[in-house]
Amino acid sequence: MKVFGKRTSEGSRQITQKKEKLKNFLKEKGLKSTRQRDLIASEFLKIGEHITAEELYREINKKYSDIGYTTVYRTLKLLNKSGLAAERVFADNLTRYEPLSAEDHHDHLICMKCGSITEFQELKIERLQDRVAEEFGFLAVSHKMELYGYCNKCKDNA
Amino acid sequence: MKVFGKRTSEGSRQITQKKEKLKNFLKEKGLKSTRQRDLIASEFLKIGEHITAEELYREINKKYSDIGYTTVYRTLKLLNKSGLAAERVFADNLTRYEPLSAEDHHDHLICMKCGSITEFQELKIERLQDRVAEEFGFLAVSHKMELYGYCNKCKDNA
DNA sequence: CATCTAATTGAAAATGAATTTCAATTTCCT
DNA sequence: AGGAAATTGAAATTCATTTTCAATTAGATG
Repeated sequence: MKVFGKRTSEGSRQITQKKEKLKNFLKEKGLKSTRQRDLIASEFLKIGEHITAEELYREINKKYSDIGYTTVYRTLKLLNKSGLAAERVFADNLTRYEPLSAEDHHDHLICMKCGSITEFQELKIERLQDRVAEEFGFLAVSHKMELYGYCNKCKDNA
Repeated sequence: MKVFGKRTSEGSRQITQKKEKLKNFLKEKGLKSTRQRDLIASEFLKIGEHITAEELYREINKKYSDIGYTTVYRTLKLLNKSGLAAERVFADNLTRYEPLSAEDHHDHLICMKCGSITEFQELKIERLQDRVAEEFGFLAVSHKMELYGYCNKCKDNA
């Protein structure tokens, strides 16, 4: 099994690459590079964790109080369209975003006590999923798999 | 693999049993049996499919125009609490309810074109999930797995 | 069966996250 | 530098979900 564990902030190398990719995307689509988009993308990539638009806005707002919530929201949507961010909705029904690399693709363990989100990928499960789909004559395009429970820390002191 | 396929309306036997279970739940909790609850539960169980509160309300409203949306909504919540209905949220972010039996537990194939929902259960996948959780020292309590793609009908004429 | 209390009902209002509107501002092409 | 088009931020809107509240009803008790 491929283990990712908790996300950590990406290195500056990857961040630079991703911001380059965003710039290309913008140019390609006839959109503009702006100070706001640059700062929001940087902060988002730096934080690295699954984060809501609201949470990211709060972080941004500490440093750049002139940047509004709507712009943060729209920039996350933009990052999603450009393939740099994934939109995820877990059991609390909030939309979270996470930095995404080209081939990146994984599932989640979610702690019902502390809310921590851990990532994993298990190819055996994916192969079985494909087999299940096939049995139904179903053409599988994507999937969503979440395990809810208690993380190592929380299961003990609970 | 255990195959359920699409849901179909339950037999009157099961419906009667479930309504009995609801009555017991109500009595147990000091709640009341009402005409509305009875009619809503019957219709919900008869339809059997994954359905939103809004959709069920529309059905109910055709036959019993005096029953309001709020009551349908609240009755579905009640069925959920009593263990007779599962609440599900798929990619469109709408809350759907489906009749649930005691041991019933399954995952979903969702057609991205026609929206049809098919159920399946694959014990091998579940075993692997448990193993993954274990590796992280995670205590798994429940899970959610959805495969999105195109169903047999839609994948051809698309 | 009448009474009483607490639960239920339906309409309307409130909530809250996500999205859109719009006038002012900024980007960036020429 | 000029100008068209995109962007921004605040406020407004949307839309499903949830709550409120006054009127009604269930059903336990006398």
